[in-house]
Amino acid sequence: MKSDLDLKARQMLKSARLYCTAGRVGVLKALLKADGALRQDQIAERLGKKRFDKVTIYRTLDSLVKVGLVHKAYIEERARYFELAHNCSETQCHPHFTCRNCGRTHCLMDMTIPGVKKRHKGFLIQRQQTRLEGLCPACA
Amino acid sequence: MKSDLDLKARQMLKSARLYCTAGRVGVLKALLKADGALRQDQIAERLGKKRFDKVTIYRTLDSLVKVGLVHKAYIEERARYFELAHNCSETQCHPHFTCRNCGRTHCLMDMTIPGVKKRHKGFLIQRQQTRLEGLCPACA
DNA sequence: CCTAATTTGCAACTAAGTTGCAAATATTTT
DNA sequence: AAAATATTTGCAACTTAGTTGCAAATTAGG
Ligand SMILES: [Mn+2]
Ligand SMILES: [Mn+2]
Ligand SMILES: [Zn+2]
Ligand SMILES: [Zn+2]
Repeated sequence: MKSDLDLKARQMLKSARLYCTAGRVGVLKALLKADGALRQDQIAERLGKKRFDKVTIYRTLDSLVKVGLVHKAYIEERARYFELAHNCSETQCHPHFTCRNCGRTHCLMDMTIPGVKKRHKGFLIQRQQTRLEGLCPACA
Repeated sequence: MKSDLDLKARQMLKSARLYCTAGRVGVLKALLKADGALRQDQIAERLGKKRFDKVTIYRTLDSLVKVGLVHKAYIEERARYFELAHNCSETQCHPHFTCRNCGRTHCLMDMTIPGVKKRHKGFLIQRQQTRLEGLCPACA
């Protein structure tokens, strides 16, 4: 079963020079299919049959983050969210919008965020992430 | 001991129509004195003599957030950070910069972030928060 | 295949944050 | 000022996200 997605995931791992293991392929595929950021438990759930220890999933996410394939999303929840970096530019991620009424979070892929300058009083800025809050279309 | 700070804190609580209790005054004073965002344990520590239960501090923070005196800061850590809202505009908070090398986080109070539009495809945007990542002056 | 490097699962642990409830305290009313 | 009411507090028990160390399993590469 070498699906298209499967090959893509393996490809991504290979070019990031990461060991190509079942767990990593699975996690990556889950993130590729997802339409937003996921928590470790959501990823585990989507791996279905092929169960992996949560420690493995966390470590897998760490390695994916380290090579830049995945980003942590800054969503206010107790748990951490991860998503693919492929919808973000090198220095800027798409914003996440959280509704004050229903609590749902949306990825605003198509919103353009004005970038800040790369340098500010000695700070070298390498990534900019934006969190938005307000009312979603359903609640506004 | 009605310090200046003390009066200010009481004043803030009163105008937010919150019960003016020792805990709230203390937490508020801690945040007023702080130069950045604090976690509950850091606040507890700064309350020193007057010990409060952590549950109380969390609930106090919740009430302060609800009335808008305090904001949650979006800093990647296992714990939640809180800071006064008084350095933020109604719709935008100052950015937090986290160094990829030393891990320290700085409040960039003087950095101007271009604001996004108030509406985007049905989303009503009421607050914008920015997280920056890169190298701090010491590590650059 | 064989070897070395890396990843994985397990089990035990740490610690942040939550909940319910009775006692304490703050505000309002009489 | 005292009583009545509304709100906050502490405690203790709990939930659950995330971490750590280590031995066993898996991968890459010759
Ligand atoms: Mn997203
Ligand atoms: Mn700040
Ligand atoms: Zn909503
Ligand atoms: Zn630094």
